[in-house]
Amino acid sequence: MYRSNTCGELRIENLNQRVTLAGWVQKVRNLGAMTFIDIRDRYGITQLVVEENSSEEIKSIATHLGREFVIQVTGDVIERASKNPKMETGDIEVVVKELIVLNASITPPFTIEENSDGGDELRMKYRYLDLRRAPLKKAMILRHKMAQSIRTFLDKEGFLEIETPYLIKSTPEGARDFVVPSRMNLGEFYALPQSPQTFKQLLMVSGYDKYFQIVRCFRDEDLRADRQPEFTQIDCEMSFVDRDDVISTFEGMAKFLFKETLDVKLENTFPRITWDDAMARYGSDKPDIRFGMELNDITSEAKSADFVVFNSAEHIGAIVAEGCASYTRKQIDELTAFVKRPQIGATGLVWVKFEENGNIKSSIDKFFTSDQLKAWGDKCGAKGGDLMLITSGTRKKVLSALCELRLEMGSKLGLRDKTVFAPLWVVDFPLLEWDEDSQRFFAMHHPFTSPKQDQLDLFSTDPGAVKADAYDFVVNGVEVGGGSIRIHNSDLQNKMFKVLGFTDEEAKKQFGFLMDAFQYGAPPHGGIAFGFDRFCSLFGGSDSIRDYIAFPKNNSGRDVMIDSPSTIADAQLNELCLEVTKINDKK
RNA sequence: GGUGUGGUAGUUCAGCUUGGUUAGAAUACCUGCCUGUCACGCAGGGGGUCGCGGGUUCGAGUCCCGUCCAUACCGCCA
Repeated sequence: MYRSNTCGELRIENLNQRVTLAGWVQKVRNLGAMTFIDIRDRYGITQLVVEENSSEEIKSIATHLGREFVIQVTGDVIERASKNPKMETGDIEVVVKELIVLNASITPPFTIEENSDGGDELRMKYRYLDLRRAPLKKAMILRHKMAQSIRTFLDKEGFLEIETPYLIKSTPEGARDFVVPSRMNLGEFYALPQSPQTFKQLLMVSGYDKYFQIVRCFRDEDLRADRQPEFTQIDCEMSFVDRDDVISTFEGMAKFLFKETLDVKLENTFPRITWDDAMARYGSDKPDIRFGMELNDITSEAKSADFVVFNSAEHIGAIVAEGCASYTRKQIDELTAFVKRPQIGATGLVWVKFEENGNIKSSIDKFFTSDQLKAWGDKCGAKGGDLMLITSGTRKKVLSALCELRLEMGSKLGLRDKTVFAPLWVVDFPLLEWDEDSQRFFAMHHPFTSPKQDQLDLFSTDPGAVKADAYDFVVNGVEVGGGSIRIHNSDLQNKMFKVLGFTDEEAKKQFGFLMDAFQYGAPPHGGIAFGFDRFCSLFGGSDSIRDYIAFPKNNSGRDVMIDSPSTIADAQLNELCLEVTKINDKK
């Protein structure tokens, strides 16, 4: 028996028990005659004490322990002379009677404590050491609990977890595929799934009317703090459902998750807003509605006067920051610089201060009267003490700049509390997006998304104007999930492929299996997929999903711990009849 | 593909604006002392290819050019 107890469980109730613990040495504090040792495992930290009357052997071992040595210790639980209220086990300590070094450790490259002294890069290289730290441990436990809750809920709702293949077929639509050469079919390649989309639809054809899977997906695109090349989806699909059925089922799941893992009760029905409204009111299809400060359109009001910047603009928008009329020149200059960053690309920022005493000051005093400015302020709901920020340009630019500015102001004003959760559904997305470069439509969601039922006629005449029966689940400005009602009619699906510019041959080659299946009685169906990693980071209060993945990749898609990707042996290449060329050209 | 930021002891950083003695601090590590520590304390010690390459200069960690790596964002991510 290596241990009788874990390092996190002993309390005052265990007084006088003889226990055996095993774990890692976190810290040794040698005070001369006596030595304290902090021993750590997954469950916590317990203090060991080697007293003056201990054997010379134990004293010698104790004073020669290094950080991260694995030890086994047997001793008696006693009440501490000086307790430590900061530790869960701080009322007791274990008097060492036997001490064995199970394995030594070389000195780790960074401290393995609550707050490590190591940088991100180094901790990523030694991820197995970083994972010993409490914050990472907490993240792994949260992720586990969430996965358990999801399975509990969906099982209770009658969903079946069914696995789908990882070695599938490449398709040119959507993200770049990761590709795997086939030895038995030389010159041919599998692709790793970007999502199990077509398989879950086939499962609906097969009659498994409630399916889910917590499944790894792969996309060969550039990474971000919230984007990894391999990531995990909660992938779900249901038959004989309309949009509201899907939304209410998964609203239930979200509420269950919040309650079970965070003990957050969300009583009310989540708000639903249309994509059009989300864009107009927040400038974003994933609005953070923890706070107001909505966008206003003052184009018609502000365009009139003799101010060339405004009267030549397509769109003029404004937000009102409550109580910010006292902002200094310097603070406003910072905001201006913020929206003028190349990533946002606004040409400038106009400000109007509505002071408490009724005075109105503005950067455009010369061009507009106080009455005019007051009228804009009234339209936007500005009161005394508020600051109005205005920008102009194309509608798209104005909305995205004000969206970023709104979020920035929200953060500055402390309106984005990580412990407050504001979920909502964004519905009625456009079905298609026009791409200027290739002069064709792309599916905004994916090519299997159904147009809204009442717009099927419009789909034939003006496809660009059609809204999709698609929905996103958004929490605190993070797109956590998205889905749609699918096309289940092969005629409509063929029409869709045509609108997307597929020839019959291309459609058949890429999705023939799905089209074939649809001829054998495909039920009406729809579903949703959640980004599990994002869900976890949202719950954990972090902006980076890397903290919630045990072994993540870095910004360049590398695993710096195992040093992948890597070249492969010539023998492997030969077996696959592959030759690596053009690499120097590319580099 | 683009923009910003960073790369100096094991680690986290200062030094760079204004080039000039032996490149510092904290922490970690090693040695000694210490009976109530828990960020233990005290004394001492070892530890540097200043990312890499080139240039300017009498002289480069510091200035210039290139490059690599890391990171955040934009493009991209149906």
